[in-house]
Amino acid sequence: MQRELTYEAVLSYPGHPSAEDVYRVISSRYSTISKATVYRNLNALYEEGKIGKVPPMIGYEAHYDHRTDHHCHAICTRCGKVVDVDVQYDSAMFTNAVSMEEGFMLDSHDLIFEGTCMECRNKEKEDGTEGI
Amino acid sequence: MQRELTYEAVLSYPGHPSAEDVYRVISSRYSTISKATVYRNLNALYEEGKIGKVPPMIGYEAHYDHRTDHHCHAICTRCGKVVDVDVQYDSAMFTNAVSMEEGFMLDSHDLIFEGTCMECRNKEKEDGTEGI
DNA sequence: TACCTTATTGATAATAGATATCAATATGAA
DNA sequence: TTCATATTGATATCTATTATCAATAAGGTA
Repeated sequence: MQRELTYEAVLSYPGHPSAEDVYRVISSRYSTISKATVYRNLNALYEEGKIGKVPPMIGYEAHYDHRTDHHCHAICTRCGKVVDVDVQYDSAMFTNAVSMEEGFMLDSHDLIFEGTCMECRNKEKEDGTEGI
Repeated sequence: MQRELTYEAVLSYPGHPSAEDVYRVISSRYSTISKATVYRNLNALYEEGKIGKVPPMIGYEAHYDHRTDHHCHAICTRCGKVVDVDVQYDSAMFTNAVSMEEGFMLDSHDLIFEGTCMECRNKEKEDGTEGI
């Protein structure tokens, strides 16, 4: 049941919720849910292929995604917010051109962009730290 | 002084050492070094641009790199080992083609490959788990 | 050299995010 | 209803890392 709530929360979340985000949403109307359950169910849903997971970078929380197709993300290095990126390329380009350690079997790749989102840029301007 | 030891350890390490790896190397001949010092100095060296850092994925330790130029890495999803990847592409291709949230300022990108290294593939074969 | 200021260090506590444990409860088929 | 299985909440634990802070080292200046 809480699994279903978790799934719905991800689907309806505008953007890329972290486990904490999902927990907050659910517990606002189902206050007895445990954080462990949210983590557990997010993992399960991801393993089942029902939700996506943003390639998770150290120093930021893991973020989930209602999209399950392979696409790219940009992460704001200031606040950790994740946004979708639309970029067309032929992924065969990589898998063919890749050379690396003998015997390494390639499964997938992730293309991740880093930068600063508008909110954080505005915040920095206000703080007068932009010229440093 | 320990800073210098840290630097040398990264330079001479075959591959992409984690903080733990570096600590192990140094403490083998300088047993009083503190782990905090290693973490601190790895960060400092990275900030100074003297060593590189592999785009760090959650669930694995951070890995450092004697190379400081922008290049790609593959990570073994079984054991966390990092290997260099040689792949030619025009990065302008991305920065130009990228469209995302209004106002997001792009700084950099990372192209990360995931797969299984030969060691881990062999280990799985031995365990008889390869056919699952 | 003695003095002072700043930087670095080691030991340790603390943190965040996530996972493991486990008894209690729910579910669902027979 | 009964039994087996799955899910849950509460909590302890984990791992990698950072923060704290007193002690020490380094380095410039007089």
